[in-house]
Amino acid sequence: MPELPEVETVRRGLEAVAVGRRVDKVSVTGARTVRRYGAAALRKGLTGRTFTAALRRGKFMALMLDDGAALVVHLRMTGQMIHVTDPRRTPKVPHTHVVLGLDDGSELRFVDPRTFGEMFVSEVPEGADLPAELGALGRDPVVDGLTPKQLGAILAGRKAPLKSVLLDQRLVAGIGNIYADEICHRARVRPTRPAGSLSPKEVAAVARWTGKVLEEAIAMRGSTLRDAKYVDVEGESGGYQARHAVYGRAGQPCPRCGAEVRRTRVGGRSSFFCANCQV
DNA sequence: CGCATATCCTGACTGC
DNA sequence: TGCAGTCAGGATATGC
Repeated sequence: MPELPEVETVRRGLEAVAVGRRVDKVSVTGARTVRRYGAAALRKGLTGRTFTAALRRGKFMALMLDDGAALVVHLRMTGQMIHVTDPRRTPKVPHTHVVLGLDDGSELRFVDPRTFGEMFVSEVPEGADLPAELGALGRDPVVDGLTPKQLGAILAGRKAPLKSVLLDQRLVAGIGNIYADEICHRARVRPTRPAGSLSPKEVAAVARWTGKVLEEAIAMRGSTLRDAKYVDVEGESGGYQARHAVYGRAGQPCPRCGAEVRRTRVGGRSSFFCANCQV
């Protein structure tokens, strides 16, 4: 599922193929994808505009436009942004909801079977760097950094499980179910621990591993699970799934200590941890 | 207020 | 083999 490393990989791909390109044609066939402001607003906001930059905050991408607005894209569970260099010879796959025709003859196709993803155009307020819809997001550990002190302030006094706090996009932006489990494992802390109960050392470990795990996953172009729902703009899978220590590995040995990885539920989400080396 | 749970949706998988 | 049932989860609305 696209989390920060996968979205960052897509962002880099879009930076390479879309920045400097003008949108000549906007075709919307999936109303749910543009549910926030509608198809007409998307067409109006994009047609004739040129992409000037590709930004990311958390799991949101913002493709900046030359009139001061931005195309905001969220892939949610199953969204894909596919760059097609030869549209006439590339059939549209099922669940293609939005197609942007670019001035070099290529297309950006938004594909999303479960239609949780969305796209919309929004103004960037004076003095801000991103549209207002992204304003409630917390720190992005890669863009903004996340020091032990900052994480400590976020966790302090909270009784909710550590993992639930890591997943709350208003507190920390970009971590999803997979990386939350991997970060907790590297930091040797159970995802079920009340967030406020971590020692300063544990907080520091979580902060440090948050950065390291996300950077490592970006370097490997993200994680593609068996359902292959995450691919980059070229349609290529990521490689970080080979490094997963606990996620999806219930019953298999912990790579660090050999004990059996267990599965539980935290905040309604499937969660994996090693009961031997995570305290 | 803080935390938990239901909801949206399709496809892959499970088990009878 | 086939098919009904379960599960997957990001963000948001709603409930306790």
